[in-house]
Amino acid sequence: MAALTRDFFNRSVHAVAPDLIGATVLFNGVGGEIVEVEAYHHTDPAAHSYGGRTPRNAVMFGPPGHAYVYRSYGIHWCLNFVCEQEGSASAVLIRALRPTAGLRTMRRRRRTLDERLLCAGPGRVCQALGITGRHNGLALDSLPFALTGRDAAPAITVGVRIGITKAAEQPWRYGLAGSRFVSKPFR
DNA sequence: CAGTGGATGCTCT
DNA sequence: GAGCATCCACTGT
Repeated sequence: MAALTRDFFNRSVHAVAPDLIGATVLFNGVGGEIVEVEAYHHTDPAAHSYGGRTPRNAVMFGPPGHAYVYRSYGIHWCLNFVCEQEGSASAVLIRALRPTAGLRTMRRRRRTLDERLLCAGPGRVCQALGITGRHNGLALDSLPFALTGRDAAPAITVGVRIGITKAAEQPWRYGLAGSRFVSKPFR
């Protein structure tokens, strides 16, 4: 398993997103296998970068291979991986993991024993891994992040994205086929 | 299981 | 002041 470098992310966000399914993300040694993501291109009305650069989305306009972390609904944090060349302002939202490392830590942070619910949803992923706005802009190829690619391409399911109103019909949600760790079933 | 509503804070028009 | 890339608890089947 090879570490994911900046080159991996310096491609179309619609190519990177499905390629992340089956990869592993660790944060301070805690994390698991990516089983669900969503792609957000800057030409997409649902993307935070759609309306242009602002203080919040500035990291999306920076180089690929960095973490864009934002607060959602005033309560939760959500983790994205910046893709494409600098200025493209595209990113992949990490929506769900199959927990593989640091289960005890995740259960403590999430106050749940149910393994299936530890990382099933973008807010839950950040809570379980201990990611907050302080980590916005961190590079993904160095600690505390550790990303490794999958060995072989798994079967991937595609669907519409969750919780958005603009461009809601676009099939830019990707999941590991048959995984019970996704945030919602794929139709 | 499906549907509803509350919590909560920040960003941008 | 509106609108969120959410989660949880609670209701009713």
